[in-house]
Amino acid sequence: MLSNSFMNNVPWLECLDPDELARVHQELTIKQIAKNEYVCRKGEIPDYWYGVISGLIKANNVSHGGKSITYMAIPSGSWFGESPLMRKEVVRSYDAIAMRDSVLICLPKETFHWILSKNIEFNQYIIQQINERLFHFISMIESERFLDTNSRVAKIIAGLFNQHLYPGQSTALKLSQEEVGFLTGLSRQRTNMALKKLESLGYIKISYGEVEVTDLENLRKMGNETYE
DNA sequence: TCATTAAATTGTT
DNA sequence: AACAATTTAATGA
Repeated sequence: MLSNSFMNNVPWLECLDPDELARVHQELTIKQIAKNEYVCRKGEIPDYWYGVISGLIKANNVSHGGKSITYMAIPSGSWFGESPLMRKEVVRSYDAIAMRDSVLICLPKETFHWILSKNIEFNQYIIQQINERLFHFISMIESERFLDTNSRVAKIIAGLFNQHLYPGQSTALKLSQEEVGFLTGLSRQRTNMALKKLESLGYIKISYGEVEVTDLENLRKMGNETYE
């Protein structure tokens, strides 16, 4: 039933003992989400931990005035929603929306908590994941205060190559310039200028609906320095 | 395989 | 934000 090539590349499965593995395989379900549809919504009680098999998801919120912010992009290969699951008494604080037609794999919260209650390796994996997210969001605040616009775009793009959160990410990101703008909190125009700057530095190559990273090391470096 | 059309993305003001 | 230009994807001969 389950896509084998995908299941062979789920890092946390290696933490499980045979019992746990059997239950996980039995209880995982597949969910297809069309582009622009909700995976789950703000205010709901979270029920699953989600893995992205294919497509692209965003964590997003909308203000009363209709303004929208995108907290993060969640590409294929990554798992999300552990934080809402672990804040048991609280409802979900963001919408998860498909940016493309997407296929998800869903682990029921009971199973998630069952493994969490008995498996130390799995705990370590989850702690690391939450810590990576913490680092990501601190970085976002930091870059808003410290970095110039071009460097912020560099940091956002480099951040998509976090090995733990986004394992096996290909260097060619299927993201439009508008979508990069949502992630950075910039207009499409300003994003376009920043991307061209990064391309002229030789860090990325831009093409239709795609950003290809050619020099990740310098891209990261740029996102960690201050230019004025 | 090629031409036509629609949809998505990018460029410009 | 609106409009134009460009690129890709889908359709059908």
